[in-house]
Amino acid sequence: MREKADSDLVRRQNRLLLIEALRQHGPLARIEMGRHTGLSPASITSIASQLIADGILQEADQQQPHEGAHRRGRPLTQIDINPKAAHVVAVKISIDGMELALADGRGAILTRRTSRTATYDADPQAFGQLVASEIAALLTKARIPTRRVARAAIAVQGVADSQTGTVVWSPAFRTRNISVASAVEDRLNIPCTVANDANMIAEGLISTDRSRYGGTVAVVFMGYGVGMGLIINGQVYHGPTGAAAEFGHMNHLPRGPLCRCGRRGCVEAYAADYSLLRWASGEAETQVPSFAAVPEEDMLVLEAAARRGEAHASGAYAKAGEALGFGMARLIAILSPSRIVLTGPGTRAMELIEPHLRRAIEDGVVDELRRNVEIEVVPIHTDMIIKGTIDRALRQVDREFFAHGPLVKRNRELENIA
Amino acid sequence: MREKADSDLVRRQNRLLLIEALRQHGPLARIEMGRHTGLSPASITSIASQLIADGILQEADQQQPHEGAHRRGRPLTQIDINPKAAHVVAVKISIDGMELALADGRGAILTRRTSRTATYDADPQAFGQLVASEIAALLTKARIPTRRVARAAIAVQGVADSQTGTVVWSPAFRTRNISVASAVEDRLNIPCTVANDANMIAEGLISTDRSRYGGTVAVVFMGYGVGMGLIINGQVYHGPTGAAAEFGHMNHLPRGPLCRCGRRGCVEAYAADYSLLRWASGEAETQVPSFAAVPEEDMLVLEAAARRGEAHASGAYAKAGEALGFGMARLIAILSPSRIVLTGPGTRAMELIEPHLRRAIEDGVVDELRRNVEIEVVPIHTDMIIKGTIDRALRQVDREFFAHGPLVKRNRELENIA
DNA sequence: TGTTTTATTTCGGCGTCCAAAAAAATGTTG
DNA sequence: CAACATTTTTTTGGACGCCGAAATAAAACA
Repeated sequence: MREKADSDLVRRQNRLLLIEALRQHGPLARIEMGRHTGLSPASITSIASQLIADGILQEADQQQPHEGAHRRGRPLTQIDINPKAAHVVAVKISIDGMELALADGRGAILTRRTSRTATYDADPQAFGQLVASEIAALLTKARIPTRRVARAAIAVQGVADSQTGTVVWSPAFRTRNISVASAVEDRLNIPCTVANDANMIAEGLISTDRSRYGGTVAVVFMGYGVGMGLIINGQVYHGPTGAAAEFGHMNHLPRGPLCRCGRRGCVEAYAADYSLLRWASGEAETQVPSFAAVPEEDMLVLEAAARRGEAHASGAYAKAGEALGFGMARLIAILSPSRIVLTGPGTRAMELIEPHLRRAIEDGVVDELRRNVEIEVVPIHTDMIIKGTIDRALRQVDREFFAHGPLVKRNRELENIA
Repeated sequence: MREKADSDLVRRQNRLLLIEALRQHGPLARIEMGRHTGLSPASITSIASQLIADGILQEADQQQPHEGAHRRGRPLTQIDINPKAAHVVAVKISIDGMELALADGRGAILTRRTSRTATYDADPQAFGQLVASEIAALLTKARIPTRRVARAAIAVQGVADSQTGTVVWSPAFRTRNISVASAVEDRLNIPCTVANDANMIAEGLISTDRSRYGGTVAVVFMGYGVGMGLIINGQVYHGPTGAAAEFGHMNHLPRGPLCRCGRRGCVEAYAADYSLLRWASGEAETQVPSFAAVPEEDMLVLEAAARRGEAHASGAYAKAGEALGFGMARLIAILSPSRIVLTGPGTRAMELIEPHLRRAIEDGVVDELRRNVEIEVVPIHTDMIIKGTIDRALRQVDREFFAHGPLVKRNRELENIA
């Protein structure tokens, strides 16, 4: 059931509205916030001054080379998020190590750290501790005390259970059910979540352009594996257990090629890097795929071969395109998203894949539904996952922390007394 | 972006909370409403008295053979929804006619009407008028004036666009894009929506048991066709255009059997009544399916044959089970629902289908995801779609009408003056 | 009849929003 | 350059809706 409404809800909602307007449009004058939120100028003044008193917002440095040059009337005083209001840590776990970033309250990255460890054979008991140590080292390097970090978020390939903070299954690990978040929470006392990496790309896209990616959008990642982040009604969908959208492990054909997950016929077993190489090499479909990271050069060689028209190479891309296309057709039949975004290193070879992909979609879905979906390729840049993870962490901080304001303080005081 | 919060939102939200508590639990005393909603007794008194003044609620007939017999203290005064607060009309369109029902504010059906018209060849221009006339006839029969009807809702097989109120594509019609809702709205001045029939079953299930069906649930309908209603986070999902969840027309195998939609390999082309008959009769996969309604007796004969172990018949159910199973496996990979409900006349033969369906799911989806989903068969009863359509209409009335209260009146007055 | 118990209502206070008026800060103009 | 115009921001006072506490209501119990 919905939440009851009282003045507490009103305050939280409207504070959040203000903060989100700033996240979306950057520094804003009070009157502009009013336009974005629908609140009256009087209310904006009052809410903003409270947020400033709480240290969450601050008046922006006076600099308004606003296109309109000098207009008449009292000049705008812009307000922005106080970068020191909170810090967040983002961690991206790959098969060959992890990448960390510390960001300020505005999402600007302050410090980075990379660590090379063979995650695949890591001790599942100790792995959470390892992540915690890495975060601690990052903070030491940045000279930011732990208590200034409001949240940590971890992105990982595969199935992550956001409720328990564990990695249920990931190609980056030999073992299943690796608990990660609780070690960070216990040792560093920083709230921590674990999520799927493709979902984090989706979070990033939402921040980039809400009007474009705010409806119902599927973000398909092609590369070392095949993943998907699902945006439903403007929100990234994490299923009931926090583990959904395993597009890569959706079956394409029964009894098809063997996938890293152990099943046969998954989309990933057609379209991931290792699958393309397997097709091209002429190996059997049932050849057990390697779990080692595929070097980028190998893929570049394969792409070049396909572009030269070598049959075994271009055939691999044709198979990948068909599997992806039918997978997307099935997705469209179920959810009818308004947009499907293709991203990841695999899109480098998009022109090899696309014709087969389009044909498969045409064969696989009723015209009426197909017409309503726009398919778009967004070339990946290295930081997309880290950026998205930061965005997600900040949105959580906005909601759980910044929106609450005074009442939280009061309640805490009461709790401390008791 | 979210809605700004003000006293208007608070009132709407809390009024709705009260009404929903009553819809879910039947007549309640004020104090019980407080427990359900989290509102204080003082607020309940105030909100309830306004709702009573508005004619939306009423004190219930004193009758409390409550198990607790006679307890001490002031007795509870139960409150219930005023059945006369509003009426709704539900219309179910089938291939061979339509079924109508008039319900009161509590959802009790007052009057029914059935009309036999061959919808398939109906004039697309005139069809909306026909529906409007049927509704008018229903109201005449019930002696309820049009203005007492707050909403009409129409359920139809296939793709319905709830935004434009048209039937985009349905096996019940030869023609595409048949506008239905606007004729009702224009002629009778009753707000009207069109929706997919399986979605309406999902609506009905939500009303029946929110704790069971309130999360992320897929409701698969098997019968004349194969449909699906999708509940995501407790709400029936209608995609961006209001036309989603065409599970029946999700592809199972590329270049598979011909479907009524014109594509090949749809799940429906394996598992709908006509598909089962086609398999069993040994006709070619590419045999164009008939659009005539399949008589129930034909299906009973087929089921009996399969139960006797006749190979061509049981083989048909095996094929259906495999297609449904892989379809569900793909759905699970995308959404990881906590429950899948199978319903519709097709479930009569469930024991013939189930083993193949289960095996397909095992082959088609990673263990981790499969373990989190419960598959359940709910035998259909004739009124499920009509009931669900009424529930949906009433929920819309609650939200758009009952929740608003005094302010709406005031605004209307202002508009009338202007 | 008085006491106990439980449900409901009344009353006063509080928090938040808003409209209107006032104040602030700048540009424009004669 | 002083008065006016224009735009943003703040202040003020009123409204609305929630809540806690106290009062009232309606029964059972003793």
